[in-house]
Amino acid sequence: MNKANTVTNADITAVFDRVADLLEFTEANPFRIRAYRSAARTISSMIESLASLRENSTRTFTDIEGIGTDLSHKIEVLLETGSLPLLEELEASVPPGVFAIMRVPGLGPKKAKILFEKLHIESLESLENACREGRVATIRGFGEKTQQSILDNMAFAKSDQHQRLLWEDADGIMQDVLAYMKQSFAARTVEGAGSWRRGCETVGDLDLVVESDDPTTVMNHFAEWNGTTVVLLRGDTKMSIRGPRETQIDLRVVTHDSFGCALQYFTGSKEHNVLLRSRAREHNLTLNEYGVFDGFQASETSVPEKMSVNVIHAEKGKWIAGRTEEDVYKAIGLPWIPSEMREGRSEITLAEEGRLPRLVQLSDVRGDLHMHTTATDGENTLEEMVQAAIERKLEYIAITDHGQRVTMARGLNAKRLLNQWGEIDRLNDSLSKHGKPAIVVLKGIEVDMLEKGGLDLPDNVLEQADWVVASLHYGQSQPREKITSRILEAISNPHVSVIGHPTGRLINRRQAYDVDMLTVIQSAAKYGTFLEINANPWRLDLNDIHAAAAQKAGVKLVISTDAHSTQGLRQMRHGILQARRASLASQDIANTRSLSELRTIMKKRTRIQ
DNA sequence: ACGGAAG
DNA sequence: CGGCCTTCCGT
Ligand SMILES: Nc1nc2c(ncn2[C@H]2C[C@H](O)[C@@H](COP(=O)(O)OP(=O)(O)OP(=O)(O)O)O2)c(=O)[nH]1
Ligand SMILES: [Mg+2]
Ligand SMILES: [Mg+2]
Repeated sequence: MNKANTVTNADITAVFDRVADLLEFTEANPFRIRAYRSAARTISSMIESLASLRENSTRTFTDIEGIGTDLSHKIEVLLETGSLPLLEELEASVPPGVFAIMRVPGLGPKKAKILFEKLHIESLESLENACREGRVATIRGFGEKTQQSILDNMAFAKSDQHQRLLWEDADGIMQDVLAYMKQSFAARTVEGAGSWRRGCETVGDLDLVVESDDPTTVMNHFAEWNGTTVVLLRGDTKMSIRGPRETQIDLRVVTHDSFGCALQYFTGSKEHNVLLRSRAREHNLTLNEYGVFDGFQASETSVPEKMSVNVIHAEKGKWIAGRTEEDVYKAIGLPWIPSEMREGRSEITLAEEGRLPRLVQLSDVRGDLHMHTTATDGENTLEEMVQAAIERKLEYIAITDHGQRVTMARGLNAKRLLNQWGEIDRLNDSLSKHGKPAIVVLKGIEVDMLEKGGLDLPDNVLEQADWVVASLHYGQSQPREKITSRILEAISNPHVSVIGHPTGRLINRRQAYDVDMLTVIQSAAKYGTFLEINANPWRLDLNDIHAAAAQKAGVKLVISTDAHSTQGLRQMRHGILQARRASLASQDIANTRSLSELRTIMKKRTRIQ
């Protein structure tokens, strides 16, 4: 990020988020911090780059929600110079080690600052020493217990177990803990919530809600789970443990009448909750995890013991709703909002206007259009993949092994590819020998968009394909213009059906390559090229933001597993979650069509047989 | 009772 | 010019 024209939205987002982190430490008023956080959030959800917006535009940065003259000016500076004086000053004044210190559970910005000012602690090591020597306990606001808890949490703070889990891994743990909690006789209903329920790409911790009249028994049961390593905290209504893979699991126990509200609350997101609660307030209602109440409640009813719904119900008659999520949203004048959409972006407005889409679901999927076999880097043969697809009740699949550029996978040259297509022809023939075939197998290929432009197989081969996925595996660190033009070239190729995993990112492992997604989407719309939502839990691109933008531009999405084994076909559900987070309906997805319908919406010059 | 951290 | 409402812990 040193040249002006290389400053991306992601860079600006990172700078603003970093400024917010630093401000948190240096005192700073919460509103200012919030302003930076919210600006970062907004910018990260825009697909048009601020750089190009500045060039073209009648619009200015101040038109962007949450950005006023000050932040607008800072964006200008960032775009011009690639750096921000404020950031440099803050970095200079905040010791780098404090962020490690704030990762110790129980230590936030205030306490970290005190430790720094009173004991000059700016690293985990010096913090550990100070605790050992008993110096921490002498500070006002700290004591023996705090000191001991810091020591207890030292190993965790030092470890690198802070990474968020892939949704798939979180789901494994979630299924275990849900099944276990359901065994408790005191638990009437058990549901997973939080980012897991919203289908986020990654999950920081697991959250669950239990309906019960007997929280003590439920919490004892939770403590006795064999996945529980430590009980982190435990009160009357909530409890947290550390579970498998050092993952924190938060449990909230509520009564029957509060269950809907509690599930809504614990599902979040935080931003969605804040908007929903503000909206309740505008209607002269109060929303919390116990119910929807008439009037403003918070201040007067903060006697904790009285927070049971029964009491409020009886003595005030103010309780309006809370048993189911649907009741809760209805009480606030809204239809129920699917959990995947609850990110505090535009879902509340959509709901208000009755414009919520009917989201795509797994059972809508009729075909899978990206997968590999043993011909390249797959683990199963063509026949095995087809058999597995039949068992999954798919109506059609495309076999899309790698083209020859991917030497590591023994990518196919024209000869081997035509050979495979011959096999597919024979397979289709034998499948349709006794009438309507159980499945149709499309002759496909995953071609590579080469470093120098062009594809790794010639048009006279591709024109014989039923389905062509074009992906970019090499030269991923080229500059934005290069990458973008390679992709644009493929989009305009009449034989290319879809762009595979269009950003190349691997979650928690590898950044997306730098690409002008707005232009890619506009071009895909123009040429009728589809864009993929890759269902591999490491990829999941296009992501929710990009996929939503593509849909708005009129691009059809294809959700594909990119399976490298028969088991890989099961990953479709992850792609569906991502599509739902993008607010997509079945009609936005090409592979929810029957094969004949799919043919009618494909771009003209790709022949499909 | 309060501040801080957290959900 | 300032977004919501709550629980738990330690002092
Ligand atoms: N009203 C309100 N609800 C909150 C707040 N913070 C968290 N929540 C709710 C919404 C969250 O989705 C839910 C669970 O909190 P988590 O910290 O576990 O966040 P979440 O699961 O969304 O993301 P994660 O992947 O765990 O980081 O609690 C808050 O400040 N106000
Ligand atoms: Mg969570
Ligand atoms: Mg949580």
